[in-house]
Amino acid sequence: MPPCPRPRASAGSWALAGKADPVSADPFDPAGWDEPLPPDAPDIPAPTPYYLDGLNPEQRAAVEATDGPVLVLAGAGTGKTRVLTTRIAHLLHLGKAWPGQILAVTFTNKAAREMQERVAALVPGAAEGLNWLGTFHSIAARILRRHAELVGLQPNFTILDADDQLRLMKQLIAAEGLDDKRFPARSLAVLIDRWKNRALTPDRLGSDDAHSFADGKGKLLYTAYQERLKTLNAADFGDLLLHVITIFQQHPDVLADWQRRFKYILVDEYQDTNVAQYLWLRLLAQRWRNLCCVGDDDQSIYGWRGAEVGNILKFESDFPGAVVIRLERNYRSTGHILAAASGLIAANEGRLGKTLWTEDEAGEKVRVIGYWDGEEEARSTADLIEGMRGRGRRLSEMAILVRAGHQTRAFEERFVATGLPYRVIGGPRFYERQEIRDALAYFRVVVQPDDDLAFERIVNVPKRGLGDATIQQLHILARARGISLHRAAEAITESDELKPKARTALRDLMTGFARWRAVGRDLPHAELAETILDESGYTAMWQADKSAEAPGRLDNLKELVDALAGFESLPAFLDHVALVMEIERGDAGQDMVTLMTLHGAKGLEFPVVFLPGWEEGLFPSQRSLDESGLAGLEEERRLAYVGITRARETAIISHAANRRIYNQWQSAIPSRFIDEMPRDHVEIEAKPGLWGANSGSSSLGTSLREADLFGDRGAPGPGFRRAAEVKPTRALDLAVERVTVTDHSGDDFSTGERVFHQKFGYGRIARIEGNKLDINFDKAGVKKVIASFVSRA
DNA sequence: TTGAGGGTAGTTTTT
DNA sequence: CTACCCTCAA
Repeated sequence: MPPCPRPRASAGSWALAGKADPVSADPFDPAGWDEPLPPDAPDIPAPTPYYLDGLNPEQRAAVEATDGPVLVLAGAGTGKTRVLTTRIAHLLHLGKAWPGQILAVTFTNKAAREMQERVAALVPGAAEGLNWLGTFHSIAARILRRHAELVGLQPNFTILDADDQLRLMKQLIAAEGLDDKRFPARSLAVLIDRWKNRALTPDRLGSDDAHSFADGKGKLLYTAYQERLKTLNAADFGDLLLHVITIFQQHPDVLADWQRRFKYILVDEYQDTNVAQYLWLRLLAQRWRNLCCVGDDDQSIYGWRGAEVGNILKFESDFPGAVVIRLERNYRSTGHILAAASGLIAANEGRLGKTLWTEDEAGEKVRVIGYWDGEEEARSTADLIEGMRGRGRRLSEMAILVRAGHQTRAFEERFVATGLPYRVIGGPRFYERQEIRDALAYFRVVVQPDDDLAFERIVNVPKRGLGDATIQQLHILARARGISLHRAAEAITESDELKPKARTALRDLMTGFARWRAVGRDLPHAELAETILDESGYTAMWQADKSAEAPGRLDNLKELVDALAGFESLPAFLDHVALVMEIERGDAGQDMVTLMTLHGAKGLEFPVVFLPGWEEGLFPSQRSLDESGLAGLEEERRLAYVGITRARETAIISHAANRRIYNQWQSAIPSRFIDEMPRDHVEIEAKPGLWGANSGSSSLGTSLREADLFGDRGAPGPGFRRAAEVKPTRALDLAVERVTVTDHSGDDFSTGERVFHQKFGYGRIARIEGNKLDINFDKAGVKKVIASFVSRA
């Protein structure tokens, strides 16, 4: 029996082997596998361990409730990560488990890294042994590599990226003779992904699901897709979890081993788990039932990609006897910000319910500013930023959080014009870039010649005159003989089935691959990578490219080779890339304003947060409302909640009355979320002449919304440039703010003028009658509308 | 086989 | 209005 592990004393023995390389080495660590369990330790001496100091009572309870199912409902900014990491430290300190017996799962690599670092800081020496701290996918991949043969894969299976998947599905749709306009591969990918999120293998599809897509071909295509993956010795992201579930369900002995190993399980962001992840966890947790899930139902914003808020809502019934602990003391935001956010989220139904509070001062109220248009919003926001900068704020303390990525453009334009340093987070990630994918495909073919998808990707990149016709021939031969494209290519160059030109080109490529493979045995892999890119003509292709992006792409390729040097081997690197789609980049040190989406901001905080674009249709997004109704609205509201709670001291919400979308001017009313914030914590900044001035009034909000919808019926609803005599607002008592705007009568227009109407689109004025216009719409025919509902086209 | 032009859609994103 | 994807013609 080993002694109870204690922090410093036995630190060395905690570390099992270092992180195993999942590709080239056995991901299992035999040393830790059959290790005798340390005794449960009721006899640990009582003094408060140092790491518990400074926890509040709830946090401490969450840390100390080590055994049995625990749900920690951690509101925004309540110290969730601290609880998780301290809990790990506590488990180790009490000798309840060895590091290798703790399974800690997160969604993102970033979260995993942070947890690892913080545990390391808390308990020096222990973190290296935490071999099972990682993302759902990376951990599932490691388990799957161990048992791959049980689902018909080899342990060295490739993990497909979204590109590969799409290409594969395109082929399948074409093979079925389906019209890819009506049934795009993208839709199929979404559908299959959704099934996998719900842990539905093709045989488990309900009849509804099976008949979906292309006249009931859903199930057929799904089955075919899975078959293809098996032939390719590949798994997509969904498979990583799903295959493990299948293995666990079909092989109780395998499951039992893993259950025995993971004595304590911790889950971060539990509200984001999907059905597959839930099943996976439940299977693993069954034996010891020591499952601790941390999450916040109010921050569930990934429903659209399969997350089931239901998982967190029904935790108590899923795990009877579960302890539920609420972390409600917020350490991040000032009082007004917290109250505004809390009031807003209270409009949601079906919450577990938390009441955040803070001992911090009330601070500034949440500001709401209405603008005339998006341009003014950008200009004025830039001015506000400059103002704060002048008062000593650093730019890195400020963030602009938008609903949709394209909203950053207006701000970027303004910032470029005024020379304000900014950084946009998000957008295409490093490993998603075309040139990186291409380069990786070359490496993949060198490492695994049978990787057909990689082969297909680069066989004609750069252009070698190997087009569709040649590839088709390869496919036919490969299928006939049951061999890979690579082997088929080797064979076909021996024959005279190809035209001489194609044959020579293909043979050159194939000898290249053979050579790189041979050279790779003694060349350091970074040099090998460079050789491949040079000799294949790939680098030359971009050097010859005169487009503006080409130099950047060459830089990226250099960066790729640099990154690669840090890895043990090419295969190890490829596996890392598949699971970790990011690359460390160091622009963090500079003082810049951050621009990103609300989704991207989850988990972050900034002293100053700008929340632009709070308009109906944009936020909440019309699309969410159309697609998911009330559930969609509530998720949007949670997103708004996430946005406000990112702010520590200052939150500035804004909305614009007019916005150019696809180069068409559209007017919109302030977001209902503005009305929903409790008035005592919000400060509306009115600009005369703008109905934005009236936001906060639910009565006005409603009438505007109706007017917007029924603008054609001549109801006396205010349009965006119409006179509006506004009643005192219910929510905000803004009676002072009564606005009178110039009446927009017909005389502003003349007959024959091109105009635009929100509902009927473009048209030409046929007749003017006071403030009513007869308009001949391009699509809707002749209508009589009120002048205030049209604008010049 | 390749480039140019037409048709079409157009949130959020991790792994 | 783009940007992208696919089809068509050279």
